[in-house]
Amino acid sequence: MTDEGDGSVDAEDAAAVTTLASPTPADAREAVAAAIEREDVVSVFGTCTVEYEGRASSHLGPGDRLVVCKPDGTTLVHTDEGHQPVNWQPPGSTQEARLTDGRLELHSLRSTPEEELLVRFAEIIQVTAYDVTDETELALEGTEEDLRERVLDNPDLVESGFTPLATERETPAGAVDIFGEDGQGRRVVVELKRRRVGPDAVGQLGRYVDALERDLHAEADVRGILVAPSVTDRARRLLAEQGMEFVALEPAA
Amino acid sequence: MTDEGDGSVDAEDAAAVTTLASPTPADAREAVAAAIEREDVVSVFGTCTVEYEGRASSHLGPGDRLVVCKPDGTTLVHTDEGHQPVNWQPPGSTQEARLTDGRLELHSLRSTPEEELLVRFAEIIQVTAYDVTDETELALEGTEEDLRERVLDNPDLVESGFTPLATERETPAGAVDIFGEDGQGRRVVVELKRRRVGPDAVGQLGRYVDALERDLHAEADVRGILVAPSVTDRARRLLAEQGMEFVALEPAA
DNA sequence: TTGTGGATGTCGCCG
DNA sequence: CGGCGACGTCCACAA
Repeated sequence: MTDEGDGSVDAEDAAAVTTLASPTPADAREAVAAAIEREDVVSVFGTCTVEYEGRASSHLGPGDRLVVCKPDGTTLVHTDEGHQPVNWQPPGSTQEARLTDGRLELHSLRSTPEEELLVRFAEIIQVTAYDVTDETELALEGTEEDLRERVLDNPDLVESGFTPLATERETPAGAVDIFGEDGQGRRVVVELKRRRVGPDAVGQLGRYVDALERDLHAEADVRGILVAPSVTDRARRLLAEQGMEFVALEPAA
Repeated sequence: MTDEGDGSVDAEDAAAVTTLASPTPADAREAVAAAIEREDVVSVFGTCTVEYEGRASSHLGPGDRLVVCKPDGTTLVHTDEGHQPVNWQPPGSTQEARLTDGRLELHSLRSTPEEELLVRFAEIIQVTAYDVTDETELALEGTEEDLRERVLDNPDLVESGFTPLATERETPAGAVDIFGEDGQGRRVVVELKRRRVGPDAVGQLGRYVDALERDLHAEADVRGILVAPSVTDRARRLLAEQGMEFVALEPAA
């Protein structure tokens, strides 16, 4: 069932996959170039060095890696460890398979910012190309959007008598998650976070409150409420210092 | 040079790679399980569904994808687009290759937080396993650390007469990048950023300045200087509002 | 193109 | 293990 070196295919839909085991650099270059042209996803196992130059720069000496090139311009270089690729190029980059000094090189360029990635293979273990098509969309739950819906469906979860008036209300400091008023008719700014919050979220909420107090040119005060599953000690202290509040709430019931 | 379906090997060092093209689910499970045991990196091209449950939860319908399992417990599910995997499990997770209702399932569990990933294959195009070993360390330049060194080597880049006294000086708000004094002997807090800064960095610097003024129980003021390649308009305005300053400096000369 | 904030962020450091 | 901040963060969305 395995394709021969020239990428010949058998019946059925095996036409979609191309595999080369221990190919010559020239054969590998040919196969990768054709696969990129065909808009396949390409994976290459082998020993390589990697150079990156752009916002930062890096050099990576010889080692075994898995390199993946996607038809959207993404390139990923993975070692045997870590969620993150050791080097990469984002979507929208150009991709080229070259033969330089008898070695396979995968070269990728992007602009804004100008960045360059060069993978040079000392040994090629295997090249695979496959026409990966995925129309399906990921259905993700438990996001900040879910938390917002939960609060809007049941505002009492924030505080008895709380009434949302607007979402994404604009202020000079940016858009407030939920703007509303409490049982006494005081203005309330609610900042939502889907997970445990630190000092950064307090700073954000504080900027919104200040901006709104300025915007409504200071007719009394604006309450700031941080809604999240939990809060760190320092963040809780910062909230208190600025006269703001915390309400514990999970993104999902 | 291509291995046969049972993973037999030929001479040379091709022993390291195993390839199965269009295997049965049972053969694929066997090969993946053996490869995980052997601590190989495994890649699987095929049509699959993915379920994730943990901090959030997600469902992904049938589609062609590339799944990578690493010996450190990482699992990545990549579609034909994007730098980010559509689903994943981080290093340290357990990995298991199962046969359920005649289908190949890759199941992964982690704890703290408890999270589960399940990839179920409707069709398996290709399974590859290879002993990826990479001793080499990535040499990265142009980081915040490089910017710090640049400032310490030449403090005048911040301001003529500036004298660094300490790095990572502790305050109740966290560690300050560089603490020092200016030509007039006033305390100076320097916050370093390797790239263009927004409002968050201003908040951070502001917290350090406030904390130090409290810490030194308010013997006059502490200057706050944000050092970065550039700054957004809003961040510059926030700096001005809080009486703080900006100095333009690149991480590398 | 730039600005702004979210993310199953991940990663490393340190208490 | 939690807190905290950096990251070549990536990413979607708005101006």
